[in-house]
Amino acid sequence: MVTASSGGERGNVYAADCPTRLLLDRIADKWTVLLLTTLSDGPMRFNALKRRIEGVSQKMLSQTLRQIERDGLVTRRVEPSVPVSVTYTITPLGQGLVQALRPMIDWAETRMSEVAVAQSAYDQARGD
Amino acid sequence: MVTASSGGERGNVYAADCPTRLLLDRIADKWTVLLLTTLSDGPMRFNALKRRIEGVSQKMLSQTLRQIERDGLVTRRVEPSVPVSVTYTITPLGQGLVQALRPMIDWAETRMSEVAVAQSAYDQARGD
DNA sequence: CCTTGTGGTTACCAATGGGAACCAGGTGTG
DNA sequence: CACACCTGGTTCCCATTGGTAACCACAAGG
Repeated sequence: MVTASSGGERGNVYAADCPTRLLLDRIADKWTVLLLTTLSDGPMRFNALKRRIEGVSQKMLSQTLRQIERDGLVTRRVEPSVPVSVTYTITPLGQGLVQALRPMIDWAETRMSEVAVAQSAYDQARGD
Repeated sequence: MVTASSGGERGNVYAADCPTRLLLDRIADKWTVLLLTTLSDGPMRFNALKRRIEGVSQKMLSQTLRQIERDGLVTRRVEPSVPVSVTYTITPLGQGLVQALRPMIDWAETRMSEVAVAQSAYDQARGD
């Protein structure tokens, strides 16, 4: 019995072995979300991404980029210039995902203050 | 210079200290997403959630539930029945977030096969 | 000659998450 | 009566994950 609230059967995302869930585990990730939204503004190079997204380590950056490249969400283009230049470009598939992520980001931006209020109330009630 | 691709200024989610980003880091989390979508189908008790969401540990379940309770996304109701019964119910704020998460989940379900194809191609190309 | 910048990889360490034990108390079972 | 089991957790310990920093090769610039 799945009883989805809207739109009927959605596939069993709750099964640990469900491929959709495995995919969801990966895209519901902060670095993935930040990288994809950044790249949706246009192609960018490795160090540019590193500078743009504060707090991302080189390790997680290359790791996450390789992951989303494997998933077909971005392409990696190496230009054998003076110092080798690597450019990452979002794919149409990746753009589609970004569109699907927008509501979540918009929600975070607009409802953030309500969440902050709830947090204060919670902390007040417990800290008392 | 933010140059968002659609809709103008979105707030600087890229700054590490930006409250929106801190919130995004938290909601772009697999257990949070699975918990909220599950609870959007109706109130549920602790162990029911544990049984429903395969692979979640008791620790992460209670931890994530407390987190989203603090964020005002769910409410926790303790009924002092025979063995104490704890029911978690999604709030209107939480329902709003679930609505915002639907596109992402729908994307994962519909585009999953394309991602699988991309992965195979990537592995082929590298595994030679 | 030494630093800077390119795009990483690797080694080491801190923090996070999973597994299992434990808790408290009532209930069913032998 | 004793023992295990259900409720919803918490805590301990260990494995995995992620962050920090060093190192790589090579070329430009001071």
